[in-house]
Parts: sequence; C-alpha cells; structure tokens
Amino acid sequence: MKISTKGRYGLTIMIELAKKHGEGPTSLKTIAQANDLSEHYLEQLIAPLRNAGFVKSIRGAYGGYVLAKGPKEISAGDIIRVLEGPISPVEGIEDEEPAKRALWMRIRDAVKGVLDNTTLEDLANHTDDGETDSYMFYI
Amino acid sequence: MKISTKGRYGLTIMIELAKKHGEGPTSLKTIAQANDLSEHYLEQLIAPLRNAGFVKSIRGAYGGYVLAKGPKEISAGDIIRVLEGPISPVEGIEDEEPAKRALWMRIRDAVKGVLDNTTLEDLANHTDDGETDSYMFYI
DNA sequence: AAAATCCTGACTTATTTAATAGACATTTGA
DNA sequence: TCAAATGTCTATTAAATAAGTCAGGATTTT
Repeated sequence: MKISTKGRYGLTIMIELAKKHGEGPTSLKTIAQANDLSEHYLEQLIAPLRNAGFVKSIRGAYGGYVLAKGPKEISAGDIIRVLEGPISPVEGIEDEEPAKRALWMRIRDAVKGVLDNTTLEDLANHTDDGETDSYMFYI
Repeated sequence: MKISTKGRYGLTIMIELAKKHGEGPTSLKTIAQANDLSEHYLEQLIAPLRNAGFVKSIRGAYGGYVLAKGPKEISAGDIIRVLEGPISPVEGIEDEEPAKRALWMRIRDAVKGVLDNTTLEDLANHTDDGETDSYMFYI
C-alpha cells in the first residue's frame, strides 16, 4: 500500500520544475543535487513524463527541463499514473467478488479524489500551515 | 500503490469466517479450496491475525478457526494493518517536506476513512447492488 | 572544440512477495 | 487406543519488483 520512489521522486522533480515555471530550464543535475538523489535514476523517471507530454526537454549546455503546461494544469494524479500505473489498490478489480470489489472501488475513488484535485501549483506554493501536531503521528 | 495478497487473502479468510460466525470452526483447508489458494500460505497469514486477537484457533480434527469478536467489531482496516503494516502511502511521512507531507496525509486519511468504516459484517452481508456499469472501468 | 546537458539500453543488487516443504502438536471419533 | 484431521512452527526457495548503476551516444551552447 505504498507509493514507490518512482512516483515520489517524480513528484519531487515536477514540484521543482513548477517552482521555476516561466524562468527557463532546470537541469536534472540541479534537482538531483538539491534533493540528494541519483541523477541517472531521475533520468529514467523523467522519460515517461516527457513521453506523456508533461515536460519538455531542452538539450545542450544550459539546457534542462521545463513544464509543458501550467502548474494548474498538471495534477499529482497525472504524475502518479504515469510513473506507477493505474490508481487502484488491486489489479483486476473487475474480477473480484462484489463485496471486495466495492471496497477496492471506494479506496480507489478516495485516493483519486485527493490526487486528481491536487495540482502542481498547490504543491509548489504550499506554505506550512502548522497542522503538524494532530496529524503528525499515525497508526 | 497496491495491497498485496497478504492483505487480500487475509480479508478473504476473515470474510469466510464472518459468514460462518456462530456456526463453529472453519478449517483453512476449506477456505483454501473454496478460494483456490495455498493452504500453507494462508497459515502464514492467519498467524498474525491470531496473535492480534482477531481469530481463535481450535485444534484437532473438526477444528479450525473462528472470529474472536463479532463481525461488527472487526474492520477491514484492522486486517490490513496487521498484514500490511501502517496505512500510509509512504514510510517516514514526518520527514517529508510540508507540501508532500500534507498530500500523503490526505491520502492516508482518505484510505483510513474507507477501511476503518467497513466492517466484516458489511463485507460478509454484501449483496451486489448493481453499481457495476459506471464504476466498472477505471483509468 | 569543449563543456554541459539530454537520451538510450543494458545490467545489477536488494527487497519483498508468494509460496513450498517438512516436521511436530493436538483433538476427535471410530 | 489409534488413525485421521486439524493447527503450529521453522526454514527454504523462486519469481517479481524496486531501486539503482553503468556505459556510451546525441545535441546544443559558449
């Protein structure tokens, strides 16, 4: 029940690009260093995002990547779907017995609701609202 | 972003036991055969459920397992937590940067909301409500 | 021409998943 | 009392996935 580093680092890349939106390209090297991640690994993650039309690449010295759309037009769900596949707690949800199928569908819709309604703008502009205490520790 | 067979088969076991609640023990062999699963594998899954106090075992011929509480007192979340660990889309949610932390917390709470509010009774008594069409195919 | 970048495919390593195997303990019913 | 039907425990294994690493090539700018 976890999102892997593919989706997590992919979001990291896209938030960084959203923060620099309108300011020219950002290289993967810069993003990798700022977040202490492997540049080579990020290359593998950004390829599907480029193929899906969410980022554009600019080759050569002083090149890098830029968002292909505005930060409001790209949701967290877009990124997770490209890098992790369909948002669903099980594969073959249709084949499940009705009671379980209904449960998986409710989980799927709950997660989709969050991911599809959170845009890169929301994530890039987020300022800590200090809600740390009550939510901090979970079971 | 998937629930593994541990949680899925664990739910299957518990729903079977809920259906037979008050009717004496059900053996793993019966459940394994009815669902075409490996009996030995189910043994490994039910052990933590026994240790957590959700099922009781009855040894010997004509033995098996029974629910240790009523089907209303056990939620899908109880089972998933025992078999899959904490319900959260990432580990170390506290260490994440605020924007992403808030996103993971919203996903976690959405999933918790569904799992903790679905009881074994709901799952065992479920009759298909024919909501198949609109929800059947997902992106 | 040199440096900085993106681009591609193959390879590797670690972890988790999903079992499988085998021996042992307990209880029931004939 | 004994055989069959169960649960209990520990170890091992095979396959898949996750998470990187490596090597080299292509493109653009200075």
